[in-house]
Amino acid sequence: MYPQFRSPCPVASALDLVGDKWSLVVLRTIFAGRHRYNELADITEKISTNILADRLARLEEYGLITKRAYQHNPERFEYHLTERGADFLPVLQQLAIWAREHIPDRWSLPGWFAEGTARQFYPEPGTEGAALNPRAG
Amino acid sequence: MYPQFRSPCPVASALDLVGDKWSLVVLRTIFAGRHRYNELADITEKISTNILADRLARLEEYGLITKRAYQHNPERFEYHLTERGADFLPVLQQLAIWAREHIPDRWSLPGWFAEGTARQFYPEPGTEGAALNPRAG
DNA sequence: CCTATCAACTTTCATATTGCAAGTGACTTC
DNA sequence: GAAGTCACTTGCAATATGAAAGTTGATAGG
Repeated sequence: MYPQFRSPCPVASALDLVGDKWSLVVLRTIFAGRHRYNELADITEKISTNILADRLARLEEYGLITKRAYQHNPERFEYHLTERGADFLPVLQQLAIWAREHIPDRWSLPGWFAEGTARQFYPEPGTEGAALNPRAG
Repeated sequence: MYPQFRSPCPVASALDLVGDKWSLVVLRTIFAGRHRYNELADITEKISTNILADRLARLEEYGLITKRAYQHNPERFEYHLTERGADFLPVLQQLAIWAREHIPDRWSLPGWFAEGTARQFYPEPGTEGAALNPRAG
């Protein structure tokens, strides 16, 4: 499930999972309510599809997201955050706060992101968590 | 000073600066009180020296650290956090909290890291901020 | 039927980044 | 003056990333 870690340092280990150019951008996009492959591919940052497919597979392997079919014939999939993935929200929030403070002309942070909590993005197993989607209203 | 950004998204932009395998590990090491090249090279994660030199140059270019001589003949340098770099502490703290919760057998977080504030790691210009070094006691 | 389209990838190949090892130059110590 | 230390730099192989085109399974239209 996990790769070989460089060391037992928590910071280095987290980066062994998501410390590349695209993983956290993909995660951000899922937080933003985009769950299907084409929605994840069609972002302003222009990720190429081989990279997207690879990152989705890795994030799933590391337990940050789940892949589940939402229809059959043909099978189509949606990618959702696990609890483990939703718990990444504070990391993204702090990254965004840093960037807003120190890089000029960045987008402002939407309320659902700035004030959101991890729990809001992780539908409890067996419930209709999607009804509580904080990006909907 | 800054590279070309993929988009104005704060998360993506922050990753354009430090979204690689080593930048945040180098920053972590400086937070831990190691300021000289050989101290930064001699870490458990085994960074190679060309990568270290390149990351130090980039972190300096992006204004996260400063390089200053602490002696002449031969000239030797120390790398210190700027305010901008010290402000990365919450990002590292959240990354570490995530890793401690979700990856087994990681190092526990030292108090100076877990309870530290950015201000403690950025010596005010013209003062002896090093006297307040939170890792000293 | 035949062509077209869409979704979700996969493949190919060129370019960029990373990693290892060895080398360099200024100075210090034996 | 030979050897060692420090702070890099260079060369080159291995790995990762990026752009574009191809593939597969299905529905839709003429």
